[in-house]
Amino acid sequence: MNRYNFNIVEKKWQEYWNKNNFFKTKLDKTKKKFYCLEMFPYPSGKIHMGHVRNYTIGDVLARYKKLKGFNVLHPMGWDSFGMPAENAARSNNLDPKEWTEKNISVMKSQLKKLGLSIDWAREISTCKSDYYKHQQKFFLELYEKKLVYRKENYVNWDPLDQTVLANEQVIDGKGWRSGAVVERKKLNQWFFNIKKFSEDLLSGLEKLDNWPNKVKVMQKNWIGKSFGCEIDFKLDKCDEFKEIKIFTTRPDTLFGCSFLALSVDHPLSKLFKDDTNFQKFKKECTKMGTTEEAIAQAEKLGFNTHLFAINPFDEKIKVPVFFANFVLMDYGFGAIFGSAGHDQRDLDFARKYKLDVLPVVKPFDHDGDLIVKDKAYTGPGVIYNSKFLNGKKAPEESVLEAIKVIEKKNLGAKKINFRLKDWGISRQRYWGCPIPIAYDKSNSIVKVPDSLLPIKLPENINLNTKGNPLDHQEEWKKVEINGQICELETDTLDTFVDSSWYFLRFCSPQNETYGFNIEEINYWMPVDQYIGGVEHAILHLLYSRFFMKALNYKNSKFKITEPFEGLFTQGMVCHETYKDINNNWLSPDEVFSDDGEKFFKRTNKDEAVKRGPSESMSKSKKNTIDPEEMIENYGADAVRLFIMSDSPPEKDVQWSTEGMEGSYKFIQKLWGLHTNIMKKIDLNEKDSVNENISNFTNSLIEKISNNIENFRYNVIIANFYEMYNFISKELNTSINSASLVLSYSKILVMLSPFAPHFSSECLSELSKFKKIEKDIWPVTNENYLKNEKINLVIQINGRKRDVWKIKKDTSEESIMKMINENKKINVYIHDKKIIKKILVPNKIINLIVK
RNA sequence: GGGCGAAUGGCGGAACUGGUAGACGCGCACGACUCAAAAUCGUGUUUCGCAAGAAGUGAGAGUUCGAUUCUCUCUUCGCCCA
Repeated sequence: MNRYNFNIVEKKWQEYWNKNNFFKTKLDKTKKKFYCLEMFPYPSGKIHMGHVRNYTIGDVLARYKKLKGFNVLHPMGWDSFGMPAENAARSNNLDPKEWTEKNISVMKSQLKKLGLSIDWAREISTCKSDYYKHQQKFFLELYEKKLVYRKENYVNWDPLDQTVLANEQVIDGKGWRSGAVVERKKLNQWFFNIKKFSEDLLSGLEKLDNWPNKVKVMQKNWIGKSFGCEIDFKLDKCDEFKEIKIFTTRPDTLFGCSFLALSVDHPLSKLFKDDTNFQKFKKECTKMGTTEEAIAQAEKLGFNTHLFAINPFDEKIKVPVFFANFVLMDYGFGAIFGSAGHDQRDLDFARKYKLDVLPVVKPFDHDGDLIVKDKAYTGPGVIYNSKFLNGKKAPEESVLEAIKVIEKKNLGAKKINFRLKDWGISRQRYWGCPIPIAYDKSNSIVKVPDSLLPIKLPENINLNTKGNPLDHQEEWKKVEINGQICELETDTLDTFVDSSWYFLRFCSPQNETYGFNIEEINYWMPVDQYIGGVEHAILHLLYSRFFMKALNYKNSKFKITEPFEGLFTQGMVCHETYKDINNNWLSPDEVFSDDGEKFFKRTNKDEAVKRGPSESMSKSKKNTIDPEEMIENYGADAVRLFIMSDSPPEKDVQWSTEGMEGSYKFIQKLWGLHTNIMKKIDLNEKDSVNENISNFTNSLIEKISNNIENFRYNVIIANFYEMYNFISKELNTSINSASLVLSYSKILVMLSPFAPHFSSECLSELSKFKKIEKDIWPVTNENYLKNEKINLVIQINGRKRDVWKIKKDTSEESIMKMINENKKINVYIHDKKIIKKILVPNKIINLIVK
């Protein structure tokens, strides 16, 4: 037997697909469409195993849907703006554009080696002006719709690098690069008004049946709808400010109010603008990060205004008003009331500033007063100490009752609050999409007119400047608009904006005048199956959903409200980690083992290596496996097969050399099987049906078709192993050629989404003998299912006593007759009475005897 | 602290709406081929037991003729939010 040469075969078919534009897609209204999209990669250098897994999962589905007769859109592009390019360019004195383009060309050739069914004619790259010019138009469109605005906002400021940091770039309160203590600084920033769509974004989730529940839950929590009440507190003896509006979800604890806490940015702070102590306090607050986590962990600090607010439920109760570091201006109204007995944070604050604490909720079974020391009672219970609310069940009854009273007394109103904040899109970076806005001499905002679009990034500039390099481009910044010399905005857009609409661009990637062609997106959108990592569960997916709603807003032509009909989140690729005696990470190929137990360094065979747990592959831990190397050693089909075989796609998969070799061997075995089948075919033989092989193939079609729709790809690989074992044995019996060719061709078609090169080669050889259907997914033939034999389990008192292979749909009578005549079973029943009989047709019979 | 999810042989994992637990693969053992090894092929492989048989899906209960699957309590781990 000759060995299967994947090098020749894979190259041959990749060239064939390429030459014949095999995966080129066109709008065709006579066909049902299927839009299969995997999250597009950031061109960081080379592809990694995570990409291989992501794109193989998508490719299997795309190829399967194509065989099912769908018009499949399966495109690929590059999320090519972003910091790594700028950082790499800075440290190596390169141009981000060149760096990016080089990476794209390397990664593209690597993806092609995987044999993906991608329509490369639709390739897009977000850093090219023919992409981002449309984004600039969208920006202006949203500006017109008043969904974009500019305001002063706090940012994480790295004082050393003179730059803004994203929350995830702040590690332990320090800048990830400089290590400098991060400050909060006020800067003018651009925002998308995503908050406006809070309710839509939340309710839209309910219709997304083909999304994983956990992603929907995460988005729901992120949007954070809370039901509560706004309440006006009158200020005592204060002429400048009559009242303070607060938001609370627990108005029922109002009788237990200990204090009011205000954000340092609350309008009331104007009264203290000349108070040096207050300014000092405010400055302290700005040293804190802006994340909720940072605020939660920081020590709770307050500044006493020495003003008092009057409790709306009881005018005799007056509570002190504080500024506090844990209240932010963008939650509610930047003011809360402290319910010290029933909120741990409020209690800590009250204890620190020696304020009164009055518990108003106690557990149902608690006698007498509840003593609150250092632990607030946050559970459910019954209201007391609260006059007209006494005895109400908290929170379900009491909250509604409290709101009722508040509304009746005109003290405030029911209010829905959202945790979701507006999306800050300004980045003080060079390598991003320029914002198409300029400022005139009076510093007013001027839209860049269409004729000046796109605002292209300047090229070959000095990146080694403090802060944003674009700030130093005096020539570039100057533009003339309406006869006035203006200065361009130097902030660029967050790269999440780039990825919020790229799936629209794929539908009409060459459309000149606008970001998309309406006819094309009406046909292709929404994305039927979106596939990517769960790490994008919140931001990218939420922003994309927002962007569709924003384009849809005040635009009757744009019908899409949800971009992704189905979502699948795949697990990560993991590998063991290794460290040498000095605790330096070692890569898998620096390590060897003879027994799989003890590991040693390759360069020094006496040096023992410490094995660490299996973790997701990352460059920092050096536990990566290079996909290109694997493709070179084992072939793309074997790599695809392995990455699909060991774990369900939604779970993490453990990379193993043995497993990889196993898949390689399997391809070789399949080639051996193929060779044997080809030898067995005798075209002079008369056609007839071989029941064994036809029944098997038929149930295999049934199994694989079901498993593929449910992403149970690992089970399908097992189904193919079973197929190999079965057919190999069958080949030793006399077998009819026609029957064999028919079944085998169907099997190859089903294998083709997983191992496309191998299957194409075998199918093409097979078709030299006989005409076969090689472009259509096989369907089950009901006739074969009818006369199938089934396994009937015989149970006595719920215990399995035997298994019989019998004809499908055998009647109860005949089964009972067989049982009575069977010696083995009779032992258990001959002297007993059958008191109950349970028959599950074609599965089990259970006799209860006494 | 809250929310979501998971736990099955030596390992990765199968088991459709409650109906044969351990498919399939890896590993391991033995055998064949070989001077030998690798590769390949064959047989076996949950545990206890020679066997008949019994026990068994993180622990404990419950519902049921029957539970990996449903309900409750607990333990451990993972993810997200804080």
